[in-house]
Amino acid sequence: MSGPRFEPVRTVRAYERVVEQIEEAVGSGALTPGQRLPSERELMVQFSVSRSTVREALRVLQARGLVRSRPGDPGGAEVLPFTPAALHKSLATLARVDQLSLGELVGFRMTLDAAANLMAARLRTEEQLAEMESAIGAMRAAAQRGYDAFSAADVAFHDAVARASGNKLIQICQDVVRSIVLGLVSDRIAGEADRAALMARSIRHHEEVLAAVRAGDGPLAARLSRQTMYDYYVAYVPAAERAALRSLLD
Amino acid sequence: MSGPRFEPVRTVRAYERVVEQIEEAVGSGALTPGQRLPSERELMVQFSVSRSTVREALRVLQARGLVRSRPGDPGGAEVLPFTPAALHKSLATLARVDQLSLGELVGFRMTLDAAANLMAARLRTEEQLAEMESAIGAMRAAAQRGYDAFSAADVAFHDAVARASGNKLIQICQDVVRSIVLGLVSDRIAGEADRAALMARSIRHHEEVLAAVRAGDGPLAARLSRQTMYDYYVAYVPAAERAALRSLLD
DNA sequence: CTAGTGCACTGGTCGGACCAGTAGGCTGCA
DNA sequence: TGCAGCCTACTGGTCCGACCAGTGCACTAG
Repeated sequence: MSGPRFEPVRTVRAYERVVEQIEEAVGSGALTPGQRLPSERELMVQFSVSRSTVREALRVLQARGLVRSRPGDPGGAEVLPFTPAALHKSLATLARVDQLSLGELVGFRMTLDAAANLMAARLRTEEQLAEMESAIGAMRAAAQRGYDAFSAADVAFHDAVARASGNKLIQICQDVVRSIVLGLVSDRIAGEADRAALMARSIRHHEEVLAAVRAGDGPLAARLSRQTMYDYYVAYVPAAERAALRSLLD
Repeated sequence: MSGPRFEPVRTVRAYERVVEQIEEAVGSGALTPGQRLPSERELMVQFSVSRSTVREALRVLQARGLVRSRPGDPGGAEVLPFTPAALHKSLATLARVDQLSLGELVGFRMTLDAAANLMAARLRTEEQLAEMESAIGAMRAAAQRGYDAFSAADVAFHDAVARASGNKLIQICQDVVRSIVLGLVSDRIAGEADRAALMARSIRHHEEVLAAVRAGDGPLAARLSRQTMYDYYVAYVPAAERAALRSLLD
């Protein structure tokens, strides 16, 4: 027979307990964004730990994007609204340390963007269509002014589609991965010889995507958006990885 | 005319400088997983800061999953291989604080899983097919033993597909979001009245997906996988959100 | 040669101290 | 009476020194 099953005692650091409690308070809504934590000196009394411990806990919470500290600010650390900053940091680390290839990143974007278009084609409002329209207008205007402005307008379009999809998770992941991809290829695109042709083609493709979204044809919008992104980035993806990307196309 | 453009001076904390330097060393490959950082007392000499500052920096790095500290360990903090733990934490926080709905999470999974199947159908090796096959076998065997074992086998199948897709980013995000979804619904599925029927149907669906992957029919595998996941979770998704999920189906 | 012990080192925590910066009340001048 | 300026009471950022509990390793006694 087996006696009582003892669990291994996990020694838990004091600062972790502090992190847990504050995280719980934020997660449960007891602390809402904008509210202030007590000062560090007050927290050390409430938690019965030293200030070093409180500060280590606050550093962890800050790294997770939950709070922000400012010196000389009466009222202590501020509880922040969620931002994908921590998510971005994690993914950026993943991309760098774990050697995520450009092909994988682009494949991911193709997938998410297609899904966003698929959903947006059914769920979009007239207002959101107007946003996409104006984003394309901005792309046209920016094509004369250089790559940076063009890229910003392009981002605005994709973000409008993502918002129209109604799926915040897609929107946020899309945003994070996009910024990483742009960081990897923007130099090379900016140095592209016939950048004008690239931008002109991209605008035409975006117009087709928008037309499909407007028509409510989700599958078409998804297919076009995948193709658009493929065409836009394929030149920068190593040949060995292109097969994987092509398998995402219809 | 414009004079020299001064940038606003960003006061940067001492511990942030320490974080940056160590992060850079890890990111650039100067420090590889398994290697050890100098001890805290050694670091405070090298960085010319106090031990408190070193420790706050290490806490941040630890929160990002880059290093791990263990008391009494000669050689200091250990550089860790990347794990999606930090990513998971960020997403879990997002789901909790930012009120990600189950519908959004499931929609995201449907999207990623479909993409994984699409790519896996073309890129899978015989070995990976065998893994999927054995995972389904485990699902069949586990159906008798209860929901937990069944769920584990189900996870193994989806993970095998994700690996076969060759896209680590899809695999990791899939893993993270899946664990969050399971955390939300496992209780309700475990209490399902005709759980046996649910599992039997799920096994049949998975077999169909595998057949499509084996046949190399990516679009079919993607469509079936979306439908499988939709059927599996739709009962737990609020009616108002189901329309968005249905827009992902063909 | 091995089992056991002790030391040197690790990170974890504590307490106190000082600094630079901010906010807001207070004071003095107009 | 009104306002500009100072002054104080905070804040977080950093440093220092100290102690504890745990670990690994070398040394020692059997």
